[in-house]
Amino acid sequence: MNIKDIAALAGVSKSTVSRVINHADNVDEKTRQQVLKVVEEYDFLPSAMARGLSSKGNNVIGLILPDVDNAFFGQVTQGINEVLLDSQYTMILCCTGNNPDYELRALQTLRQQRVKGILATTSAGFCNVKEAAKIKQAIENISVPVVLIDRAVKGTTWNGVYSDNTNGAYAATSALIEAGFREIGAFISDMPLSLGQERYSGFLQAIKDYRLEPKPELIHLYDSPASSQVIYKETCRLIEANSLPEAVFLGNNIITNGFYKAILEKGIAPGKDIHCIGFDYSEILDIIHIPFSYLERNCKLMGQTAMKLLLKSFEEPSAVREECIIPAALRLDGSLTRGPARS
Amino acid sequence: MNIKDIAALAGVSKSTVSRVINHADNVDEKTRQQVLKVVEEYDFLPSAMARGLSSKGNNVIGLILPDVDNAFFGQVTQGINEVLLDSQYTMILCCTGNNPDYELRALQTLRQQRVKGILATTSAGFCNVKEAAKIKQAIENISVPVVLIDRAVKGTTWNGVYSDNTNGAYAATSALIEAGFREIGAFISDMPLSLGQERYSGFLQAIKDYRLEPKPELIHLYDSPASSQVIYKETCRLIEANSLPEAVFLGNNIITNGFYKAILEKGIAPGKDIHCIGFDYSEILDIIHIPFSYLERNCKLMGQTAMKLLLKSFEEPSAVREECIIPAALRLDGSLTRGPARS
DNA sequence: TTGAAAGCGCTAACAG
DNA sequence: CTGTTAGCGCTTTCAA
Repeated sequence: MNIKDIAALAGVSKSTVSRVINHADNVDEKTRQQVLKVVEEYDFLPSAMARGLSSKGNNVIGLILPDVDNAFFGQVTQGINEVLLDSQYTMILCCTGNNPDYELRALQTLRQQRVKGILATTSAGFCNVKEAAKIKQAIENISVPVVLIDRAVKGTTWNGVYSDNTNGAYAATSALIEAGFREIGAFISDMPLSLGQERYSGFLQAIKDYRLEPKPELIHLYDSPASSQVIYKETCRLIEANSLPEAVFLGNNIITNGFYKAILEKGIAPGKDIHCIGFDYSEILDIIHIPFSYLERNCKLMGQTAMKLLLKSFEEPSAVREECIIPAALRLDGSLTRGPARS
Repeated sequence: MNIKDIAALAGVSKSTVSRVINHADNVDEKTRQQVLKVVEEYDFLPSAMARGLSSKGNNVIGLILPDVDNAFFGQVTQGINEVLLDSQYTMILCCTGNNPDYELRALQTLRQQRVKGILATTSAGFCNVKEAAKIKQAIENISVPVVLIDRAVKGTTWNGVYSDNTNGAYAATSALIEAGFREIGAFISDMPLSLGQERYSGFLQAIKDYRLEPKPELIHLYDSPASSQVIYKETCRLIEANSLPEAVFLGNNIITNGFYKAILEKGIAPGKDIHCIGFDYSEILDIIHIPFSYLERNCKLMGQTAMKLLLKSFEEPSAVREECIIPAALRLDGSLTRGPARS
């Protein structure tokens, strides 16, 4: 069933059918009804491929993510989808596992599909210069609007939606200091990325502003995206070496999970033996009612914002780069509210 | 940059370029190199739309899911993606939120895109007969191979990947009985679906086989997909009414989370005051080291299997329907290993 | 081994 | 308001 068949059945030309299915207004109401009747009777849906070929562009956007099996990206995707549902667009999802080769392939796929725009959390920041350049080039080659999510990429002019990493980390660290702690530790991952650098610098800045000395032995930085396993093991090691700080800033939800798993297993009481503030809420801590303070950022909102930004850049070409910073609000648990903790 | 440009640049015809990029063997090696050089120089990638139009089919599959913001579906998607990476296919993701209207729209989209196959966890089972028929019809109309995931749809002949719900629930319930409990409760959701019915009937069968009487007041059935919130509130109510059973079967991970949130909040000790076995592992309970037994099913494997089944049905038309049942293995926590607990 | 030509299903001027 | 005519960028006979 194609437009030609419908045209024949309705006794009109292909153009007229095309006009009807595209809601053109220059069609006689009677003809329109005639065509519509046939269209509905045969449940005709024009081929997106043919349409795209002849009219340029196929209303598909590409979403590139490390994985979807992570609360953060799951929620981001959910947000994107909400906006997508109100639009005419469809999404192609590509999960890269932070593997540059997979990402390059995904990018090829998106170019081949002639997507209208790209939403991406790229692994470029983790690669060596050469590979990163390849990825950037591959994105550039698609020649469509791009909105980065969560991870900025240096030396590019793409739009992006990020979190307020610096202020978030600063507020969290300040809160720990205000609560009276002096030996503040930290676990921060993704150090090659701006988000890692920013969280780290927010942390350090707070320490400095309160005239404390950072304790290098309490600060754990990771070059890759952290895994709960790694953090768990490292924390166990620290506990055994008795070198856990009094208070600690946990760089993200994955770190939080690994860290809590270790301390709970070893019988260390959070909110008493140790005080933590993490970046991102962890569902777990809600369920078990264990003291935990965290920086709340609306992940779904990040997805929505990114998608809206993309839609906007479809409408108005806009020469300026847009960056949205999603705030990270401090949610203090009872055990930490001794002092004023806003920054 | 299109095939015509490349042809001109390489001094050959479009057909020859087409042959080269499609790895046809009837091309002179010298010509092939000539063409390849230009293709690489200009980084030419043929348009999937044009290709699809002229050769039928565009190597895209559709994935329909309630949402991706749920550990189960996140892992399923991850599994699908793994297989996808080894294939030539790309996926369009549609999240429906179990809303039949959104699902119908998603199905339209997939038909418009002329996808080659469909992977779906449909909400048809939750709709009234009329809507369900519409959805089934819409899927049927796409006329491509379909593999259902987790939720079977009655009266259809589509392939599917499901869990061993009946045996899982049976094993879980038996284990509780073998451990010495007589008053076994249950929380089971999705009752309109086979998966709900099966979990319920496995539960009941175990009760009967052990010559116990089911206690209706301890059995909580839900018609919709459960939300943690609902289960949490209901559990709180039960605790206040002092009508919690000694042991309980929790129908899925969402239920588990809601249930545990309530009992932990109220100071009821799992593994002591109450014994639970849940369908699906909950990351949470791993982290907090709280007694919990569960039925482990490999969600990622479900995704992989579904995708493989789809690929297979592309290759061999196969007149027979294939259904894969992913096992649910009992993982008993220490507090429940008093008796032999296999079934 | 190669090229010419037709056509995939649609849109978009351009006439009428 | 409607139909005719050209493509969109590719694949695929069919000849040569």
